[in-house]
Amino acid sequence: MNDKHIDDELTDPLEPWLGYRLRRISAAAMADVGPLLAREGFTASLAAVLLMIEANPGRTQAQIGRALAIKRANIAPMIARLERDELILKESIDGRSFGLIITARGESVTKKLADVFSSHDEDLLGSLSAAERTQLRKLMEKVRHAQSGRSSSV
Amino acid sequence: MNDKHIDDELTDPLEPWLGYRLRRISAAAMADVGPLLAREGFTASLAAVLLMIEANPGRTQAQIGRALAIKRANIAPMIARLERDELILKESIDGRSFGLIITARGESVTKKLADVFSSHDEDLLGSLSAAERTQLRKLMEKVRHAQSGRSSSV
DNA sequence: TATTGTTATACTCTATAACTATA
DNA sequence: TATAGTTATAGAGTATAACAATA
Repeated sequence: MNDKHIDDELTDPLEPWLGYRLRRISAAAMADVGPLLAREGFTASLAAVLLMIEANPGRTQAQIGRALAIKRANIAPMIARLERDELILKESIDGRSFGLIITARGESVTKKLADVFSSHDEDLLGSLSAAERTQLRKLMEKVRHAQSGRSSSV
Repeated sequence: MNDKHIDDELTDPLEPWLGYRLRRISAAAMADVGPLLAREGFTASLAAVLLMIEANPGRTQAQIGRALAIKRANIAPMIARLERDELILKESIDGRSFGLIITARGESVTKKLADVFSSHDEDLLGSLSAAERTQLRKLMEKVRHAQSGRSSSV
């Protein structure tokens, strides 16, 4: 159940496909950051939601969800959880929607989460020079914008 | 239930973190390629397993799994499914393990799956010049190798 | 003792459908 | 009619634990 055997060196037919490499690198990155966030009682998605609320006070959960490509049906329980823990509160906008505001407690949690993301990103990019980081960021922005033309959730 | 409303333009506090951008781009890419693979009766993971077997005949499922960062417990039902559909077959290595071999039918499916990955990759990278693609590939290799030092699953 | 294959199980993330209430 | 919020549910993907059989 440990799978830390040393062997193999298989040929990788998926290597030419950047989409798959993206998936693998992203999955490994999330596997790394997951336990760090879990120590704060968060998952990556929930952390993203809280950070997004903190940066955009007064928005509705539907707006936050759209910005993060999280469906209304899926963000609802996250918002409930954040409100239950008194990290955010709801201000009535009209009869059917609420503006989401971060609380003081939410602010302090936000700082911890941001630290986790920052230090993990430093690990992830540790082998890259400043110029390379800029390059990578620029290339990923290009890919992202190409995606947003066609894809449902970017 | 459609969430195609046009609005917002929120500020994105997650933008500086490459790890998170990676996650979003990867998720959108998989959302794009998923339906194409589904038409062939595959998911991205299952397709990766079959392609890996095709490229590395005679390896055990544990070896294939390690190469793809898929746990033994999770690859077992995939192998069973591929064998049931006669896309692969098992050759006994010793009393406890099998070498996996692709069948003729598996070969023809492999070609279709490779086409799906290739054409999707072309979409994903459509906005990038040849030089930019090379750059991106090189940068991602660097990140990947930095990961494999620390991460559990790369 | 360690590894292989397997089953059971749980959690996260994502997706659709259906519902109420409000714009 | 369209949108907001909610609940129920299902399918992937990934994780651990435990087991029998074999190295």
